[in-house]
Amino acid sequence: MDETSEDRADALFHALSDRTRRDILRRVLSGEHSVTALAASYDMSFAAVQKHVAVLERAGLLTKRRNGREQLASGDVEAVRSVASMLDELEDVWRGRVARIDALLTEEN
Amino acid sequence: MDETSEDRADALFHALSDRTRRDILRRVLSGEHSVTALAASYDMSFAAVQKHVAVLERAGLLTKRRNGREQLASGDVEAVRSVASMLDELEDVWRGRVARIDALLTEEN
DNA sequence: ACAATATACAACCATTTGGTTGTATGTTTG
DNA sequence: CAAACATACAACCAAATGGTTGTATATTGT
Repeated sequence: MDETSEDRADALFHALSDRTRRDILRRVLSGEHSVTALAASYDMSFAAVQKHVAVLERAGLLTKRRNGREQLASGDVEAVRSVASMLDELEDVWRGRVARIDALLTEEN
Repeated sequence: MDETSEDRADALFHALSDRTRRDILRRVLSGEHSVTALAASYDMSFAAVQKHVAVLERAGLLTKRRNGREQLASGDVEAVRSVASMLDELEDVWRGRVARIDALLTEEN
């Protein structure tokens, strides 16, 4: 429940809350793509796609690497896993609830 | 890649992108709480908390049950798991990339 | 050197978000 | 029945979001 880890969670879930960004993330997880190549896939301006890429980058979901005049974006699977582990923690909270209910039911009385 | 499933993903990730909502979700996953009980935990108006609960409810992350004049909120762990499985699909995309790289490296040449 | 390409970013705009206060409605309790 | 309690929701506001166009900068290729 760190303050910065909540900031990080905010950024990660926010980045994932837009379908265009999720689609971009799928593409860059499957392989490197330049920003221009990504932009060609969507019915919006280059600048809009570039901003989506920047949101994903700030959240740590992708990294960029320069190659000549291109900027090649690549998805970071570790960041995806870190989101999954946040959800696992939520499931653990729920399991605790079930365990307490079980304890009540099996209690002698 | 259904249209309504993308809407659902938007709603789920958006609901999770706010720290107050994630905290509320933790509480209601651990057990039933009335909206008033939840509101007492946060330094904001009752109406603000009630709206956060409504966002979580619309996303399907919690359900409410009437008990007299109270509305008892309970977290839905299945919705949490459905988000986790979306992330698993993203990991699968990444695994496909790795598999292709491996195939290239082990290729005869 | 120049034109074309790839990217970044500022300024702007409409809509959404996260908060507020106030009001209405249903439920319990004295 | 009246007072208190629990909830819902409308109206409002400032800030953030997701889009646009335009401009600046760096890297190619001829």
